Amino acid sequence: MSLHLYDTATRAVRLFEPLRPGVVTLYNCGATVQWYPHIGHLRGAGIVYDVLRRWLVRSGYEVIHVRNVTDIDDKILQKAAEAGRPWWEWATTHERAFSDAYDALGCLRPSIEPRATGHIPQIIAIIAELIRAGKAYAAAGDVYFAVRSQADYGFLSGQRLDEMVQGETEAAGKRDSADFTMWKAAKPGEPFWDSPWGPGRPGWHIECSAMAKAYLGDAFDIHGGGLDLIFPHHENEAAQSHGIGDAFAQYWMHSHWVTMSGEKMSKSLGNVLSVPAITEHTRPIALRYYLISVHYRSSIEYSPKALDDAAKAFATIEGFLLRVADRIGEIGAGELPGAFVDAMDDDLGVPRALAVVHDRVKVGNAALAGGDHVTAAAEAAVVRSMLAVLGVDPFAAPWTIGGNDDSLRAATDKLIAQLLADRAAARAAKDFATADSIRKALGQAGFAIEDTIDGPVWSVNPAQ
RNA sequence: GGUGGGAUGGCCGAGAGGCGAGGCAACGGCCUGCAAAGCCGUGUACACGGGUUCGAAUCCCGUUCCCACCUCCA
Repeated sequence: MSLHLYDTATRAVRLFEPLRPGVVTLYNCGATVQWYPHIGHLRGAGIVYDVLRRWLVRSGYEVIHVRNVTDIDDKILQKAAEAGRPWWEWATTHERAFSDAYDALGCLRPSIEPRATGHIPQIIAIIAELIRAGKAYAAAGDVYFAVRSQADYGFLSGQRLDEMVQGETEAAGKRDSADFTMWKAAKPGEPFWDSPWGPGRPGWHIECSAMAKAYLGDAFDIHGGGLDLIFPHHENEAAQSHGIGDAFAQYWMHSHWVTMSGEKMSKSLGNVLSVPAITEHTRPIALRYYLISVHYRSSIEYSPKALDDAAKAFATIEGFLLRVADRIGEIGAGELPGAFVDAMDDDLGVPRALAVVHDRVKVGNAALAGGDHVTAAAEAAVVRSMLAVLGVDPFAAPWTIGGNDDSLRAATDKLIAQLLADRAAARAAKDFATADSIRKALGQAGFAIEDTIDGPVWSVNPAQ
């Protein structure tokens, strides 16, 4: 089987075929940088598409990955004003917080991270073209998209215009309550750009139409985002781009929520958890493992217990790899098992893929326990390659293992080797009290001692 | 009202007509001087009520409850 992806537009799992052989163009909606990110953002805008990208690359594609930054909108202006800070400073601060969090969770940086404010000319050009085509109109400095002029409106969300709950506020000059703003006239004191319709700023949906077109062209392969973006954001984006005759996205992917107490994590509900809040007690790599351990189209109900269970599960995998690295040597790259490939190809079946990882760890551990270094090393290589696809290879950036610099490590090695020699002598003399006291002392200092078929080995007690 | 998605063993979570995914926890065993780690074994779960079928957690009908979107939202 080759890659199949669930496509929101057709509500079916479809065989993935890129427009250009060998190249995948991927656009996923990034953040509106009005506040700090929570782990829901990191799953829905970051990790899900990072895993997709890694899998595409591993499958042999070149991937051009665009993730935008919405750096101007009502809330940014409002919050910056409340804080007494310039809007651009406010946006930059939070954009950086997002970047730091994506990095911390091992998300590869997108090929391009365009900002909305850097694409005003492209935005104006699309709006002008839509007006010429009779699909948009200006009124009092605003420009609206005329939703009923677009025949396929609703193809993505399934919403029918006549069935929708109508908005309460009616702006002057708006012809249909479902019409949406592409250009907003500047209010006094607000930042603005000049346009044929007067000074103003872009609406949210048009930004993505413009940026996707600018970097990926009139047609591209995959457009992603969180579930809540299906309507209105993606529906409107598509309406604009289709409105100027662009084919736009061929596959629409949407990731589900992180929930708490059954409810969507969101700032407005106040039930948010930031990355730093979690990494105080759980390593970032374990958090990433937790966030990928549920299929991207299912919600994750966050709980400290579930996170902890995931961290333990990951520690089992990692422990195997560390033992092999310690006792056998550097772990190479292995071939991906067929079951792993099939799981990933089936709409990114990460949970099933992880089951394959655990199976292989088990085989490797058994080999290691029996002193079969050849098998253990081979299994470790396979495991490591699978983890790399998922972005949780503990030996790869940005994760750090051990964390000691070389000179400290060498000194520690020497010291512990001496203590272990003393312990071995005590054990040989059946002086177990002394042997145990050495092990206990090392344990209190943070070093775990284990007697294996290859002799005693030490490791730093795994810190959470 | 419209549009979608859910309810799986003690817990987390896959699967989607027959062969008990995987993880965490628990219990038993092996290994060990004792440990640790690891390995082996132990659980007949699929919201409820009907139906189809040789066979249903998986399909059909009905019921209950939950969540999301239709307004900013990953």
